[in-house]
Amino acid sequence: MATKNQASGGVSRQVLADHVYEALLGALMDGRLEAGTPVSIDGMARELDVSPTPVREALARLEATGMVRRMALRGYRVAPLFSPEELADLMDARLVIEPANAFMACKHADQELTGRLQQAIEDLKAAPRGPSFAEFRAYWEADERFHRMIAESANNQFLLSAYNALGGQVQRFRFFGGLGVTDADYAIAEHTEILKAFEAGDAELARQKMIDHIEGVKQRSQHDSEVRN
Amino acid sequence: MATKNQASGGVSRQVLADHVYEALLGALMDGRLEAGTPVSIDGMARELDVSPTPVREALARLEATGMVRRMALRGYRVAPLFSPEELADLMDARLVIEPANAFMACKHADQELTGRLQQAIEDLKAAPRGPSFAEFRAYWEADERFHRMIAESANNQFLLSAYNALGGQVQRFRFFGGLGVTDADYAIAEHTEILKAFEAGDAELARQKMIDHIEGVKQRSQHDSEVRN
DNA sequence: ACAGCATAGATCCTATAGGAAATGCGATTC
DNA sequence: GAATCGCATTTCCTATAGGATCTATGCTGT
Repeated sequence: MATKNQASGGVSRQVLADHVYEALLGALMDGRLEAGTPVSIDGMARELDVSPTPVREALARLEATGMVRRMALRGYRVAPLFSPEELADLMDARLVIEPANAFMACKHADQELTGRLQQAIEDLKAAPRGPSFAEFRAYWEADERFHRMIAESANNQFLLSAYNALGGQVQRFRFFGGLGVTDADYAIAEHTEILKAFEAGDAELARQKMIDHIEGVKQRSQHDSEVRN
Repeated sequence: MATKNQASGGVSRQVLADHVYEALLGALMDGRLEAGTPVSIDGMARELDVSPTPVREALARLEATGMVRRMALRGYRVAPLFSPEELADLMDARLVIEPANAFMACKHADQELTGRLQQAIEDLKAAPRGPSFAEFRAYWEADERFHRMIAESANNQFLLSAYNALGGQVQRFRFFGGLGVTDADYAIAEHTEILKAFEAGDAELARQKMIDHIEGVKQRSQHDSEVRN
């Protein structure tokens, strides 16, 4: 408590539960917490040197993202890995939501958006492709940023909520797949196609290119799943 | 605490936070908590005669549904009413997700599902249409059940998550609209059309009829919004 | 009269303590 | 040898207390 929370640049400051949330999210992201691992409230509190109360609150929020699961009186644990079938289901769900996002985002795309999409693609190209989580993170961040920007630019808070409901799962699949970057070249090419549609202002084309992209991801992920087994 | 939690029929028992969650949800549903109302943690704890800790956890879960909003160090408040534009956005989002649900659910619909959909329509017909929340609730419950059954029958947990991300909002719009049942006849007819498509096993038709239904809801809700102002 | 400030109350946030339940381990019995 | 029972430890869950922050009211000064 002695540590003052200065530099609260914005109007909304942060409380401990927020920091715990970020810490847990980070641990889930870069693989320190593996699928199936129990997440003890008291244990995590000791580890982060806080009391159990903010940990409890952070976990309640995380549960909504699907990253952890809760059983009453038995605690939380990291959500299990996806089966190939579930992976296909996830991609099917993305095929429902993200092409619609692309269509609507393209309708009112400006130069700033296309510029930032371009930047995300450049970052994707520049990102290291090593198998370690730390390296992986930069790649994933650029990929996620590309899709999220489109979701946000659709200008529909409800579609964004739906995307968020999936977003966390997409991340988990990527990281816990443990495969590293296997489809960078394809992804870069497909992202570029989507960007071109945005620059042309062709919303219907943008929708189609997003479909193509996710179909591609789906097929490649299925292939990767087979390799893994 | 003296009250034993017997009758734990299932494997997962309930804890206090679950009860608080249900109580808050009920209060939000039937209008006891109006839009914009602050929800004090300590106050709610006193009212429900529990400690603030489970209230805090229940509110953290509720925040994910969009029913309440949180500002750090300033507490929770019931999410504000929708503007007509937001209402249109919500319907657009439903137009993205629910037709896809209908399509996929129809693909493996059995007699049990159609029977239960039929029952939901019957309940819709039988429900009172008074303006009071208590009366309204039965109507809403049957309507929500119809859509939820379809979402669940799509057999895709991720699409179901996406639907859930919207579901809470749909409820809020209905109840906080404060308009009572204004479109029962239309809704019953449109639901019946969807059911027919299910019985015929025509997935593409089911998708289209769901589109028609939500388009109808969208138009009627826009009209209602104008009436309200 | 109105703006600015100080104080009081309420509220949020975190830590701590203790009871209740679940898990793990060893001893006992068939 | 395998299954079951009992006990100890761990963990979850809830309550309580106190510090930090926010909001509102009243006061002062211009």
